[in-house]
Amino acid sequence: MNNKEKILGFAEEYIRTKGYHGFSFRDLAMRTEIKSASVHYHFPTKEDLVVALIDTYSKRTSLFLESYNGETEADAVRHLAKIFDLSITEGGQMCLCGMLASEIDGLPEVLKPKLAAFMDLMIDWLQPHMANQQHSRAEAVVATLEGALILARAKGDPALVKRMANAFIDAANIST
Amino acid sequence: MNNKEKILGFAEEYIRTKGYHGFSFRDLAMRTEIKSASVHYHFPTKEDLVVALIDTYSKRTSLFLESYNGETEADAVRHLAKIFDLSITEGGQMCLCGMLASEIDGLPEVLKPKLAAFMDLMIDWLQPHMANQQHSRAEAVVATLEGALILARAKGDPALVKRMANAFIDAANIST
DNA sequence: GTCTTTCTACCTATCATATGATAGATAGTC
DNA sequence: GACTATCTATCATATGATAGGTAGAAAGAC
Repeated sequence: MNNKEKILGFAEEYIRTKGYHGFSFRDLAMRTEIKSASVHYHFPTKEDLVVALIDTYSKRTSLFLESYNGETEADAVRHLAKIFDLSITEGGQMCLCGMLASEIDGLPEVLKPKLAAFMDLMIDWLQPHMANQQHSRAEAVVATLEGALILARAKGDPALVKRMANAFIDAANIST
Repeated sequence: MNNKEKILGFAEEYIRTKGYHGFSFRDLAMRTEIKSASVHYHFPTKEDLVVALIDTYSKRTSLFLESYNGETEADAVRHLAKIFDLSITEGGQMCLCGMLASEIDGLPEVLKPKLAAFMDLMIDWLQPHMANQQHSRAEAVVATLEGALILARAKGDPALVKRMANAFIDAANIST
């Protein structure tokens, strides 16, 4: 792994744990064991760096979603939930775009449409698999998973994410 | 409203839109039209300021929850959802503690137990009103609402939060 | 094959600005 | 006289970013 890839890896980790304003080029330089000017060589501005991160993150997510071969709504929910579950169980991290979306008013403008697109990526993938193909139902799953990461981190309870995915599936099968 | 209260108000707005690291004492000073040293007079450190914010925010939330006089699970969900709905429709803001929880790894240690307590405040209030008093079901509602704020901001769609509350209620009444 | 140029990925050094925080002075109130 | 809320002035450090230099690899010319 070359330094450019290392920078991307560390930057992703920083954003997903501390947010966009929670790290500096010098932090990245120290982790990568190069100088901060060399970080700027690979990514002239912080905005450039984060654009690159969101783009590869979105592509990775898209590829994973396309690898789906289940059948039921519950299968689809579990498939999407796996991304969030791994995020928290390995690394204790937020979703990159979920974190950035919460801080959205403090971000460079170019990032904003990319965050909206990422959310639509997940919702639009999920919708055809949902009961009655309800759009709001697909949104609800994504919202629940993004929120589950917040709760899991606040409470130091990584198992919460999987529990929320199951709670959603269960809620569809009990009638109150 | 005195300057101390103004500072608290502006700081809350900053955190709920840009995050803990998304504003400075000078930002607060400019908004309040005093000098940054005077902000430090009221709140010696940023940590002190945010402790005060979380405490009053938690108390406010607790008081609102206790004002509940509904009956059904759906009523309770709507009651809690009102907090989140107002947060996004007025001000376009995150939940203070939801925002901080996402950035938790970049925060002073003293804040962390307070964030966990805030989440439990909502979950523990909600649980007795839920079907079978299921704890995971109460967690799911809170997760959905916290996540709904993220989605609403990412997509610039404030109506999403109320839609998610209704989606949760509907999901309990249809059998797939 | 050797020489020269260009490119890549770093470096040192530096800048302007931002940031959290402190010391000490001052005017008005109790 | 003590207290409150502000001020001016200042600090050390952090931050994003730039200028200009260097060693080694790659590419092209002869």
